[in-house]
Amino acid sequence: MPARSEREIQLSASEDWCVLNEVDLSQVEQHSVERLYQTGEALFREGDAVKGVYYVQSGLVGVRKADPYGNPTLLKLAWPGDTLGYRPLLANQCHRASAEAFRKGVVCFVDSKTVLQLIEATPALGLNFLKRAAKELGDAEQRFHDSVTLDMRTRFAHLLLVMQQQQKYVRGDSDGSAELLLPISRSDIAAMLGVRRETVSRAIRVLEESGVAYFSQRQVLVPDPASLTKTLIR
Amino acid sequence: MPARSEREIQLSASEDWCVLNEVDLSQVEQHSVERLYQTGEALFREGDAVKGVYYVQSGLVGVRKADPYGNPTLLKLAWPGDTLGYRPLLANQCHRASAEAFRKGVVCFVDSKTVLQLIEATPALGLNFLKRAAKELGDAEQRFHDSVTLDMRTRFAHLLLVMQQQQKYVRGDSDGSAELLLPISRSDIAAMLGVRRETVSRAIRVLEESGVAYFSQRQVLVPDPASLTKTLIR
DNA sequence: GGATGGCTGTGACCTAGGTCAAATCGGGCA
DNA sequence: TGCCCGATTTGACCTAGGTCACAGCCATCC
Repeated sequence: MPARSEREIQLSASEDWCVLNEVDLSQVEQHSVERLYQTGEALFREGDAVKGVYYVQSGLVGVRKADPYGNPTLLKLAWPGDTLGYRPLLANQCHRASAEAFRKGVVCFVDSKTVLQLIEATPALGLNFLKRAAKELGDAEQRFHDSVTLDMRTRFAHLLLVMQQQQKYVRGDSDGSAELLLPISRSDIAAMLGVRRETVSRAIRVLEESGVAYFSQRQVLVPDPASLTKTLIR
Repeated sequence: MPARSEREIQLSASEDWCVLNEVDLSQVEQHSVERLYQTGEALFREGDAVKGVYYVQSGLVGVRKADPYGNPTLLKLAWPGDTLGYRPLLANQCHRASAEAFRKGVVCFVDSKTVLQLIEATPALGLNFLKRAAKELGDAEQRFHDSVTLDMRTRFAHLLLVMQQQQKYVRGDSDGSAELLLPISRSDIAAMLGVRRETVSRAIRVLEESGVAYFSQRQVLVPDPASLTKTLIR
């Protein structure tokens, strides 16, 4: 039994790539490059031709879009285990967003040809991407609907809830209160909600005045998480 | 050589289903039901379990979402040749939007089991859906970005441009002007843009006052289509 | 320590678009 | 023809969030 590299082990643990067998995995191993990205470094930019996909091994990557006037939107965050860039590859388009390391981390690059061959050889991999795309499509449509239907305070509460549920930066306390560490800056929160920095600041003040959540730098204390949901409903 | 039904011919001409062979097509034929929908009739509703996919043969279908307070958004229009409902089927979710006939037309229903079997047997079909999902995902992200970045007038001009390019209701004149027939009501345009009916009316007035486009019921005359693009850029 | 520069919070003010209520228009129909 | 009804337009008014300008804050680097 051949030794499996760290990377192979990581890939086989991912939700998308886990369907690959030993042979396929070693093929990925051969045709992929891993690289350490520094905070702020770009993986790819909007408009670039698609050369392959990016598998996030560690760190945190943000996917942004900006209009010609520079207004940025943050479309999503990619955590370790997530794969980026498969969408434009399969849709045969250029990158329609930019990806940038939000903190130092290792990202593994697999070139297009290899990905397409793998999907050919192992349809289940394509099916996994299909399922993921289907799910993300639903989320994207929901986001559009929300951005148009809900006010920003509600969307903010929703975002906090999601970040809490990701359980990636959460600590529950015995008294039912929850503490979370936001992975991103105020500007980036604003970019996710599609509003301005200042509006986020004002929302934070309102949340604190009404006792729903307390912010200190990137730490958030939510005495009663259920009240977040209530903010949602109102 | 067996006679091919009208439906088989239609399916084999569709962008998604064209990869199916004769055998597969006759399997679809056996496991599908076609039905005439009257204007306003629902194909499925948000929250319904997914029973299968819908292939639009004729007419026009609108995909909507509404929040608990009744604010509707129109996510997209499905024209003949489009397939609806594959997203939640593949993501294994309930319907996250409702679909409704905007005008009388025939829709062919294929049950989930058959679709999944077909994808299993003909991975190319799955790949087609994957490509479509990938493309729609990109569009949805663009829409979110636009809804947050661009003002409604710009989005309206954009929508007119898209409807013109769909060439489904367009007539170009020798002098370079274009005439198009909007397939939907003002309320529905508003729902696509994520604004209120009244705001669309006001935008129409502005467009007419600035000579960019003239509206009469659902007919639109655009003397100089290039000026629409300019409206976009401003 | 002090200077520099990126974040963040605040206040004053403004505008796009929402809300509400009242016309107006067009078509179908008795 | 006159009436009714839904779709559309219009006007008056209001509010969420954008804009601009400036002031803390914190970390880093001399």
